[in-house]
Amino acid sequence: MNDEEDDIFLYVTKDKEITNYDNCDEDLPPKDIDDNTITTTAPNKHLKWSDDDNDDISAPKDIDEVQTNKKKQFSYQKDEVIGQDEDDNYNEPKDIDSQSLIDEDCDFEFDDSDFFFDDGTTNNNNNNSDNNNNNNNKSNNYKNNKRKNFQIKNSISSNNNNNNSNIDKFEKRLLDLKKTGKEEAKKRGYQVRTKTPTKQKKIPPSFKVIDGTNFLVDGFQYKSEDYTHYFLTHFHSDHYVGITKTWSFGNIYCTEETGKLVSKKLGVDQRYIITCEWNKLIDIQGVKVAFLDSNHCPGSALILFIKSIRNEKGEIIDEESILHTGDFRYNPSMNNYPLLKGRVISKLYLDNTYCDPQYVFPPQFEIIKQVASIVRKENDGETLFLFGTYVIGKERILLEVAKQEGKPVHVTNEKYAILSCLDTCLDLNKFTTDESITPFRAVTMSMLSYHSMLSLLDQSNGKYKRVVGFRPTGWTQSKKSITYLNRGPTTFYSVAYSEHSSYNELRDCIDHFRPNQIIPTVDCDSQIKVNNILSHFTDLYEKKKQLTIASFFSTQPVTNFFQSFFKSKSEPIIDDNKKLKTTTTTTTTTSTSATTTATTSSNIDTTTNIFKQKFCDDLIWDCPDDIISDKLPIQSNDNLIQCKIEKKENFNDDLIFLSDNNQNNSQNNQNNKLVLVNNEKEDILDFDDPVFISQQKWIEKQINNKKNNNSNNNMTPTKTNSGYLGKTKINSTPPPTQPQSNKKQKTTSPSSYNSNNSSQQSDLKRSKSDPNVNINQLQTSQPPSQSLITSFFQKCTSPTSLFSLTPPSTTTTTTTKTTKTKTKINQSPPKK
DNA sequence: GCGATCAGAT
DNA sequence: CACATCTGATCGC
Repeated sequence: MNDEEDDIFLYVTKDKEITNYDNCDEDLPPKDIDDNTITTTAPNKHLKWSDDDNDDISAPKDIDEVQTNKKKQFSYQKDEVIGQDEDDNYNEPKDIDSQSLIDEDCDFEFDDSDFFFDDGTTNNNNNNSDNNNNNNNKSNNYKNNKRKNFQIKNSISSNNNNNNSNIDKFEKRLLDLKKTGKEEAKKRGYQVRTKTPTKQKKIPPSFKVIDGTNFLVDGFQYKSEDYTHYFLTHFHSDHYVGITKTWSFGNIYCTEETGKLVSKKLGVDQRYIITCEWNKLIDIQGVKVAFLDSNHCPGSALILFIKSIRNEKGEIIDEESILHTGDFRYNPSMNNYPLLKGRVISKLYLDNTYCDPQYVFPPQFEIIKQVASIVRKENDGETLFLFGTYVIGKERILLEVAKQEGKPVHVTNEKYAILSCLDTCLDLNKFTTDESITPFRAVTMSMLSYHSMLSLLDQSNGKYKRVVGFRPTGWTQSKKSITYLNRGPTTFYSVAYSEHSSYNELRDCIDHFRPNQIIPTVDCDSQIKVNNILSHFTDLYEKKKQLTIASFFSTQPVTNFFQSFFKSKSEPIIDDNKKLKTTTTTTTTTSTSATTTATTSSNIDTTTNIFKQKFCDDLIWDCPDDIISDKLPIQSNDNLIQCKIEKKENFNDDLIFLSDNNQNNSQNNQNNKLVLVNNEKEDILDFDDPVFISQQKWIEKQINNKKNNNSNNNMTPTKTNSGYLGKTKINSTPPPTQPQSNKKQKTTSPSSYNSNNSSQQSDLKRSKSDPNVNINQLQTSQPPSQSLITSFFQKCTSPTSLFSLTPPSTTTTTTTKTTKTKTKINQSPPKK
């Protein structure tokens, strides 16, 4: 990726800028390095780790700066910065002989002007702040530090012969790297630095910053004056890293439980801890914030941020909801959180820990039940039970066992103190610090080794003859939810008890909330990884997109739908001259239903006309010539209007549109529903469903993004445009002056409904409607028509826009439709 | 000497 | 694997 190049480039640049090679010609590496001889003495040499093309990785230098007395050391440390090497053949740089060098107490020194990259925050701040705007941040992902670099510290004495062998090794190493050149060095991710960086501002990865604010979530290592408010989702060490007892960098917002722990365990001054009530919006610098249970561990929270969007005058015109999941295990009950219900989430910062199909595990309660039943079976009075836990987490197993067996679980004093902070969500009576009264013990995970278990057995002085340990984790090796290993008197159970969402739960979550943007927070330090994560959700968006757009815009039923829709909503004023004739169009399919001959009220005609008037400008879709015939809507019982649509031979399934036609309740949103009956299967499209709305917004956004990046799109429908308005199908071709980009693209092809039957569709259309098509393909679709579609949907979903329809002021005859269509096609894309 | 940070282990 | 630590070493004030 570019980032990679940037890093390298900066590195090199920095090297050249800073390094002072004295009189050494920079372009001419020192001879002793440049040739392949191995120098056995360090003194008085410039070591330069150079590259032939001047684009070299920076080099350690000036080894000859002597400082006799210093201890020598050569060490390497993790490099969080360089996000390169997404390619498969990245080699973990184990081959570097750093360990042996350390062991041999070897030491080298380089100039202070050398730079370092070990935390991504040093000399390349520009680069990092750019990254900060990216969804994925290649660097600083504390959960995914893989790459190492080495740093070289202190000076080496030129007179210190004791270190010659070490110097040898080091120089050999340098020569190795030199020989293989920049690419190899890059591959290995090695860089040289002189010393541990002094305190510098660390740039947080973008997923820790709430977009458009100076709020940091779980990003305490990145404290700086750039951030005014700090949020802690839950009390796990990888999330509170950076909080120390001397914290004074701003308010820490968290839940009551978490806050108590921050105070008690980390010793943070109480005045910096702002505990927030559950499920209650508070105002922080104009942003409304709420903490919602995230089902991860006691006190863990999803954090909802609601930003106000203002116009130039500073008036609030809209709001944007951002949800940060922290660590969470999705549960459908979250759908009903009052603060989330019906909310369009623009950005979802997602705990994607188990975002891979291999991670399927049963619901927690299942596992808990199974553990409890094992305990039931094994609890013979002579068996000691150990339950692996973290500082907090996994309590539900303990609680269930305690409840079932009627005995508390032993915890250490320290753990009891922690649990005491959680008394609001735990029953403390289920725990004890007296181990003599219970065979159940909460232990650290490390106690679940064979030897530890044996030694506990020993310590019991014969009270227990066997020991059973449970290790709850989502990373079970097996497809089974519980595996066990028996060894002597010990039995070790690995149970798929997870406090993160399973793959399916993640999908369910996305399917429900349909955020406009998903921002992964785990293992997302490259664009490739992010794309991979997101790819697991694209079909969720695609599915509904196709149901909606394909059904609406490639076929004519939308007209009928609107006829009924309007009829139910309003009594339009119309000019009789503009009435549509209820002419029937050709139908080539066998008419499967006699109901299609039903009567049509003039109302419907007029509303059709209104519809046409109002929307024809926007709704110029490329209706395939060979697809549709229409039937007029029919009045049926139950206040429903049914439109039976028949399709030509390449469409086997029928679509039935139902609209609640309760005129007495025109305000009722129930009207905004569409039922697709497709081969016996029903799909309901609810125009008032926030998911639906969100989806449309999301589509729009993708299109706009694409439009911005990709104004010239060479994708062109192969078909001529045709507009279908009312009862008349019009073929039109764009005038030669218009680029083809104004043509309708066929994202909306109905062939998605019968992909095996689309031989008459162009390849383009077929591919666009392929259920497996991904978001990127969508993005490459033609912006104008897609935008129109979205625009249309927004109108659909906005009752006001429908109700406020004004009668057309100019006469538009059926024939003018053709004109209009053409005109529209000739126009530049509508704004939206 | 202690807090902060880091590497390595589990 | 990688979660959520824990420990020991080093650095810096």
